[in-house]
Formats: sequence, structure tokens, C-alpha cells
Amino acid sequence: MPELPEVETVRRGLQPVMEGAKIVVAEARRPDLRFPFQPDFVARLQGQVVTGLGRRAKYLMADLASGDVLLMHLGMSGSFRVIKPDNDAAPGEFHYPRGKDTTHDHVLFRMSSGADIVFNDPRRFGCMKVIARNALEDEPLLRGLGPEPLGNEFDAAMLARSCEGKTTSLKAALLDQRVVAGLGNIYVCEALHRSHLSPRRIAATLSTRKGEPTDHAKRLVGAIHTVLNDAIKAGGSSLRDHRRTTGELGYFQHSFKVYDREGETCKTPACGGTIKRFNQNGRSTFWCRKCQK
DNA sequence: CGCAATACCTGGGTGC
DNA sequence: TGCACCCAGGTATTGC
Repeated sequence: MPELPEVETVRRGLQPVMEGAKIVVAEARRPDLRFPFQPDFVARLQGQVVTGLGRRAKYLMADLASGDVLLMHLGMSGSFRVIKPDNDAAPGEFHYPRGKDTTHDHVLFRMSSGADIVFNDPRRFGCMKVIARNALEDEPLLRGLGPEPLGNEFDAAMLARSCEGKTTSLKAALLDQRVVAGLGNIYVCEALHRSHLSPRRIAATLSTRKGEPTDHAKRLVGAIHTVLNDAIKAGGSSLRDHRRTTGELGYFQHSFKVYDREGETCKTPACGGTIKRFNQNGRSTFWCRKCQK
């Protein structure tokens, strides 16, 4: 499901009920998500005050008063929702209407702010892990991540440098979280279209022989900034699974120019091309052959 | 080494 | 209706 804009939308939804509140009860309803929960997972969360809720790439990071950090990743199908606890339930129990959509409720938090937070993830590609804040730089899940695409360090020069010598496609390079951290299939397709660059272009063509960024690299960075910022403003894109923590849909999918638009007309002014789809490294690529070069 | 393919999961849609 | 198959917003691992 979620790429950077969706994760940021979730972060903004959880922040008001998590920050400054205590995790009164934590519950993992199955032994694992992508990997097994740590044996002390619940113990390290329960009773802790969340001092801040941040984001790094597609990871949510809840700072705890203990000095631990709770890392959360939504995988392909993870979502959080915030619900009102049932006042008639026992203090440590979560009572709420069950249905098909609650089958995959795997992790629950009761916050002292008066909210229950439910993590749902049908495919279980998501994960949660508690680590010590002073060991963040040694954390394997975070160690290899490249720059934040909306951060100050990420610019055309940096992108060109990290693509130097890469013989893979530009599409594959942008999906590589070591190159830039937070893009996924949707926003890579959209950023390439908005910068009029072909997904098949060799990644190394973003820099000159001298190692300077090309105009292509500058255009691409501009497009990445624009599409991510616009998508965050729209509350992300809702195709199948993404919901805001309130259950509402994001609406950036209405602004897609290529993603999921196979056979439709290109939205580039005066282009008139037809959006095509093909498979690149096992993922669908959507693009306009006429205006993306 | 870089890169492509594969595996991990469930569910929805399609075509027979 | 059932079934086989394909597809899905991610990422770690495998193998060439």
C-alpha cells in the first residue's frame, strides 16, 4: 500500500492521539508479521509515554520515554485506524464490532488519550520492532536507507551521484531505497511522467561524464518534490487498502497522470499519447511513450 | 560486484 | 458455483 505520502498521512493521523499519551495496553494477536515479534515487544511498550511520532522513509517511529523507539512499517497492505474504546469493556480488553475487515487486526494499543489504535495488515508484509534510540544507527532496517526525498540533502547533484555508473533503469534506481528513501511504484511512475523521462532510461544518464547533474536530474528532483507534496496535501492515494486513520480515503489517485491509466489519454498538454503499461523488474510501469524520453 | 528474479502473504478480479 | 490464474502500493534474500 503505502509510500511516503500515505505513511506521512498516517503519521499525522496518529500524532494527536499518540504524542504525549501513554500506551496503557499493548497487544499482539499473532506471533509474527513479516518476522516474529520480539519476546519483550509488549513489555517494552506497555506503560510507556510516547514523546514523539516521526517518520523516516516509509517507517513510522514512535519515541518512548524509556529511550526505546517503536519502528512500524505498513508493508503492502497495512493500515491504522483510531477508534473509541468501549467503556463497558474490561480495562485490558478491546471490544469493538468484528467483521470481515477486522480479521487481520494484528496489533492494538490502548492510549491514555482515550483512543484505541488498531493495526490491520492482511498480507503481513508490515513489521514492528522496538529498538534502543542510542542503537538507531546500527538498526539493519534503517541502516541502508538513502536520503529523504523531501529533505534538504536530496538534490539533483546527490541523485546524479548515487546513480553514477548504474546500468539499471531509472525506474529501478528510483525504487531502490538506498538511492532515495520513500518512493514506491506509484510515485516513481508519476514523477517520471511529470519530468518527461522514460522509465527505461539508463540511470547513469542523470549525470555527465564529469559527474555533474544533467537537466534531466534537476527536472526529476523537481517532479519528485511536487508529486510528493501534492500527494501529502491530498491525504495520499487510496487504491485498495490505504485509509486515513479515521477510515476516510485519500484522494490523490484522482490526480494520477499515468498510474493505473493504461489505455487512457496522456494528460500532458498537447501530447495526445496513450498511456501504456509494461513489466519492469516484476512491477507494472505506466508511462507515455510519446512525451517521456 | 550489480542486477534480476524470487519469496514472503492474502484477497480481489477475471476468464473458463 | 468453482477453480485456476493473475494482479496488487514493499523489501530481504538468492543466484547469476
